[in-house]
This record gives sequence, C-alpha cells and structure tokens, in this order.
Amino acid sequence: MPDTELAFAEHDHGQCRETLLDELASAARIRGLRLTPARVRVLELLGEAHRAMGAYEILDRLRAEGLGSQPPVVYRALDFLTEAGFVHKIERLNAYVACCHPGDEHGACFLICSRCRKVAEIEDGALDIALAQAAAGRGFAMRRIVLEIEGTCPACRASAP
Amino acid sequence: MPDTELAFAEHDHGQCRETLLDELASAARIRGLRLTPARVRVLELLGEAHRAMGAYEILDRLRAEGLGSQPPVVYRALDFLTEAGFVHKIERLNAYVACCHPGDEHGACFLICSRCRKVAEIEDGALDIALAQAAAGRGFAMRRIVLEIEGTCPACRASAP
DNA sequence: TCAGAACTGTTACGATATAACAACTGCAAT
DNA sequence: ATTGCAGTTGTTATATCGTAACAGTTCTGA
Repeated sequence: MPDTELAFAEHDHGQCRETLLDELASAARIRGLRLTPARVRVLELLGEAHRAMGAYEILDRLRAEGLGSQPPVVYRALDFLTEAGFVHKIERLNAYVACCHPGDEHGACFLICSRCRKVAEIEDGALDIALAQAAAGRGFAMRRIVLEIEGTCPACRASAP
Repeated sequence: MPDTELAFAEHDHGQCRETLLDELASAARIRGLRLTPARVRVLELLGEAHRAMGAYEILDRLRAEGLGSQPPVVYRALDFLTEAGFVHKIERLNAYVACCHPGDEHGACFLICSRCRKVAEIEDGALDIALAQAAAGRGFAMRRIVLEIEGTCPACRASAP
C-alpha cells in the first residue's frame, strides 16, 4: 500500500501504535535510550491519532492519566522522541506527528489535509534529489528540511464535490 | 546574478527596498490595495533587512516611530502584505521576510542560513515539478507549500573552516 | 557503593498570535 | 454635499506555544 494511503485511508491505528511501540522498545534496547511512562504514552497517543497534535492537547491527556501536569513534561517527551526520530514537528501547525519510518534517516515530507486534519508522511526519491540539487547548485549546505504541503487528501476530495 | 547570491551576497539593500516599495505602489494602483503608513513601513523594514524578522521585533520599530504600539498593528500589516504577496512567513522561525519576486504566483522555497540568519528565496523549476508530481501522484490537491531548508550559506561556509 | 548522568516536578516566565469591539476614514452612490 | 458602508485603526484582554532554572530523585556504570 502506498504510504499516502496508509496515512489517509481508514486502517487499524492500533496496529500502527503497536508497531511504533515495538520500534521504540527495540531502539531503546539497541541504542540505550531510556523509556519512561510519559515518553511511551506520548508516542502511543500520536501513533493512534494519525494527525498532528498540539503539545497542550497531548499534555491534557497526560494530565488526565496522572503522567504529568506541567508543560515541560510534554515538551521533554517530544524533544526526546524527536531526537530519537520517532516524532516530527509540523511547523505550519505548531504540532507533532508520529514518524512513519522511524529508524532511517529520511528527509521528511508531509501532506497536510486541511479538511480532515490528517497528516501523511511521504517518501519521494525524485523530490529528495531535486532538493539536494537545488541547495548544492547554490553552494548551500543543507542540514534540515521543512517540507509541508497543505491541501486536500484523496478521501476528502472524493467526499466533497 | 543568481538569486541565491542576491540574497546572501553583500549588495545595496536600499535598492531592494526601493524596488519593493515601487512594486507595492504600483500594485496598489492596479489592484486597488490601500496603503497605510504601517503597511509601507513594515515592508520597508523587511526589504532592508534581508533576513527574517519576528513580529515583535518589527513592532518595536513601529513603536519607536509612533506607528503603533500593540501586536495587532504589526500582525495586520503582515497579513495584508502576505495576502498581497509581498511578504512570506518563515514557519520554522516564526518570522517574516520580504518577497523577492512579488507579483508572480510562485512556490516559495527558502534557504535559511543558521550562521548569519539571512534568508534567501529561490526559484527552482525542477523542484516545483518534483513537488507537483509528488502530490498529484498521491491524489493530493496541493494548495500551499512550506519549504524551508536550513543550513549554511556560501559566504558562511567560506568564512568558517 | 557511590559518583555522575539523566530524568522529574515545579514555579515562573517569555514569545507568538488572536478575539472582540468601539471609533474613525476614505470612497462611492445617490 | 450627504450618507452609507467597507475597510482600517486603537485598544484591551486573552489565548496559545514554548523555555529557563533549580531542587530533588532515579538510574547506571566504574
């Protein structure tokens, strides 16, 4: 299934969460990362949501579950997960999503549906090449890319005439 | 001169400002936009800076000149100029830059130098095509693109070993 | 077993952005 | 000229997003 459909189509989000948590556990074992209840729970929440969640929205959930009540709690967890490659920030939304391909160093590109608020992370080799060439051709040393495309996802296009 | 160099190299910023203000004046005439002191001054400030400025940084300047003292003043001016195509927001920095090519409908791509904080707006046909194809190939209807590449500009690379 | 690193809880605050509303201005149709 | 209205301004208040700093705790490895 193409990655767009994985993100935008109906499917078992529980499965996504499981996969993510497995990846996190194994990364913890291999790379010596320290897991804590808040960190795990934040990734779990994002993995189920398949959309970008604001930090304070996540914090509300943590608070309800007794996992922390102040902003630093959630920002620390998000920082940790971002560093570890399990979460990306969507700058356009000031919000956070779970990464679909944790592990590989990838240039993340996001499709943001303005209608359903879902966010899909895509991989596109041609795009990566075009980006690398655009920067290199101008003598610019690329370090981080923010690439976020806002629009309407296939499902929402279909459901709205 | 390639657009990267225009943005990153030393050059006459006064000239840039003049050009921008001329463009704004002519757009106002043609498209019936209403210019006000705050709007003009904000564009002028951004045109001189050649870097992204935060809203509150701009507001401080306006305040010092008696052109307004509260946040809405600057956000209104920025909204107006953004709508009109003279200013872009850099999401990654929560900051604003003057547009280099006002007028044409263009997919804006920015190179942000982490060292000198300058921001260059580039145009790249190959990149535009790759973006269009990435979205269209996934059935996604693109409306707005945020593309911001952080790294080191040619001058800073040269000056730092 | 204990020293240092990493993590937590908490207070306080800084930075960015918008809602809402009354008052004013420029312009167009009468 | 007058009036009506859309757009603009000034202002207060508040929402939203994010971080500094520090004391106390837990984990881990030498």
